[in-house]
Amino acid sequence: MRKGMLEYCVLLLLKHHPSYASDIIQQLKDAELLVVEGTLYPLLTRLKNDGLLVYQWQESTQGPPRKYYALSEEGERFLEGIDGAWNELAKTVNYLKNNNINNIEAK
Amino acid sequence: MRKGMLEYCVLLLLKHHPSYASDIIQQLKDAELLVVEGTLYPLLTRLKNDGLLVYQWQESTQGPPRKYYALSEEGERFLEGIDGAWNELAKTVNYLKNNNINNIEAK
DNA sequence: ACTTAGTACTTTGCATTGCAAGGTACTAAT
DNA sequence: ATTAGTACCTTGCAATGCAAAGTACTAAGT
Repeated sequence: MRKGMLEYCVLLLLKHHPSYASDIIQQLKDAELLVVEGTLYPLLTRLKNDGLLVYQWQESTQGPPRKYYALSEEGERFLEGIDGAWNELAKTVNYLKNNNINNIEAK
Repeated sequence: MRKGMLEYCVLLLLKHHPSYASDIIQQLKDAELLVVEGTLYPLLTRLKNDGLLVYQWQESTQGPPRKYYALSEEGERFLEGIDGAWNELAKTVNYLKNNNINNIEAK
């Protein structure tokens, strides 16, 4: 079910808060959405190749340098589009649920 | 984005309203969710093989007979589980959105 | 100096899902 | 008999999620 939602969630996260991969995983975990490295890294690379994200290497006080990702302008526009799609989807699900309720009442 | 959501939507549709494939496609279209045959038929077959759906042939006044699908008991229990997952997901998205708003305010 | 542990990034191969395209079969109307 | 309409099904490809294994840098202990 979460398929395809990760992209949306990651873009939401990055919108006002540039982060690196391990940090993103932790934040999504806090939001009760489990993601693993093998899923996230290819996703970030794809979004970058599509021009939706940009990144910047940044040194860390402990450990190797980190790749901080942020939304590009195109990424922000794209996110607005997904926001619309998400609202449509939520509306559709509610419509189907209510439809069922109506069917019960109609019996 | 709709990936994985179709299963949920189809189960919702069938919960109180047994339907055949072409009818399901039309209903989802009315709910503004486009699905095509090549997607739906394999999905229905899979759900049936998983024991979530049952079907029944029914003659049509015009055209070939139709396969009316309905939820099995296991399917109903399964749907309740997805309902929970959907609520979690919606909650997560809202959480991420609000998080961003808070970040703006914090600036 | 060498090893170990911790952090972070990356790649490979597989399973699942969505879809375009093409195919089969039954009925009704011309 | 042919055509149009409806309905079901299959095949092959692309995209996505994930487990697992691999690379590389830093810091701490020996």
